[in-house]
Amino acid sequence: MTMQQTEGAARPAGRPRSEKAEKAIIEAALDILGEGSGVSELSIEAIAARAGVGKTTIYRRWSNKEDLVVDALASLKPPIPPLKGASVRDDLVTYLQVVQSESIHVRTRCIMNIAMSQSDRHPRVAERFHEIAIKPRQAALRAVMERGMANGELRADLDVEMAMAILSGTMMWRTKWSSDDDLPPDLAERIVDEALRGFRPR
Amino acid sequence: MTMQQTEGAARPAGRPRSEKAEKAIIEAALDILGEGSGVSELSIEAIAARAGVGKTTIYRRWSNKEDLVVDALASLKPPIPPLKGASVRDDLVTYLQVVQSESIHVRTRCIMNIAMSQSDRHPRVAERFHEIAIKPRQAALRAVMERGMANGELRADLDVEMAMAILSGTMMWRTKWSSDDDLPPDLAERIVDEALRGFRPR
DNA sequence: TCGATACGCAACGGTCGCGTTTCATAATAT
DNA sequence: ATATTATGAAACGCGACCGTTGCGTATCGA
Repeated sequence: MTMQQTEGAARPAGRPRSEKAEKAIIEAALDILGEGSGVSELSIEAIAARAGVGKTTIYRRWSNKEDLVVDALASLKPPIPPLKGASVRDDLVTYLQVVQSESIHVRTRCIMNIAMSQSDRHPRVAERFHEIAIKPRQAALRAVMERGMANGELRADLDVEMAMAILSGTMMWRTKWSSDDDLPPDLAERIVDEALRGFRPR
Repeated sequence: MTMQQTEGAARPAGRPRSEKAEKAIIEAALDILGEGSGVSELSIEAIAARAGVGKTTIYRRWSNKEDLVVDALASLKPPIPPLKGASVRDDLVTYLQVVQSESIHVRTRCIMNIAMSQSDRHPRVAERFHEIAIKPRQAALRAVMERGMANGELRADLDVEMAMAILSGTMMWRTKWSSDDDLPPDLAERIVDEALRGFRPR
């Protein structure tokens, strides 16, 4: 067998699909979603136009919008902040600061909105988002908490699930219902300090 | 002047507008929103059809969709739970239980979603919702907290804004990301007890 | 070179909702 | 009675997208 085959699957004959087009499509989709469109308002034609691509090229890859959006969300790399500070408090502050700074970017904000509000109508999309964006962060957060419980910075009987919900939920609540600029500049620290008051031993 | 006039404004000649139709329209709009449609997916035709009403009847009263939705939201009466329990803890638990029970109803849930996610695209709608549904609740909650600070159940230097965000945000976070049935049955109590640990004096 | 496949583009017929108009009918004031 | 306004129904022309098809061109393997 003389055929050299770098990959396992046999390359099909003909012109290969353009990877560039694929990127452009996904980027365009995220871009439009980031402007506040819901999933159902997101039109294939708009994506094609913005990506500089024919509709055919889209339909050849995804049979429906949801699949496209799912893949688009999957392409988002979760920027996990490195959490190896001196103390639990430092790590938590760092974490919440990252969360807050992300919530200011319109694009992040809109995509977050989509995930939160369209979980009923587009469960697969919401599930994917949860997998991509929420879970890894929660895992990092959980690691911090458990480290704290191990070294005595936090109560040994702390309900970690609850503690994480307090931190994330409080930040979300405040960033949701306040305009970005009338939030206290030290919001993250204040949340952490207030929460830690109940998390510390005794 | 023989004209009897119950109201100040002179009743215009001709057939009066049907109050029943108006109610039906608003109810239909809320109904559709409660099924998960966003504001932009909400179509006048669908509202008219469900309300059993001609489109004319809608356009005669509202010149655009947003106005209609704003009025529809305004018609929602905020069911303020009476909070005059024996203790701050009791009141907070009652409050959060109400919040949770509401978050289970699909309709409430969807309308909440709309308010939260479409604040960029439909600011007037979001603002109205905040006025109708959030503010009164927050006021009731604030009253409880201040009562607690006055009688010593809570720290005198408690950051009330932060404390309220902790309670509401935590409940929202947990009800958002969990399916309704794998939440602990005593969720409200657990949130309150965890939070109060940091709210109590010393 | 040749067959196969992908590309961007334009056009297709079809659906949906828009906001407006027309119509016959109903409800009210004088 | 008559004038006036509202009502539900239907139809209008318009534009946005749908998902598909055909076109000429580009890019691959054989």
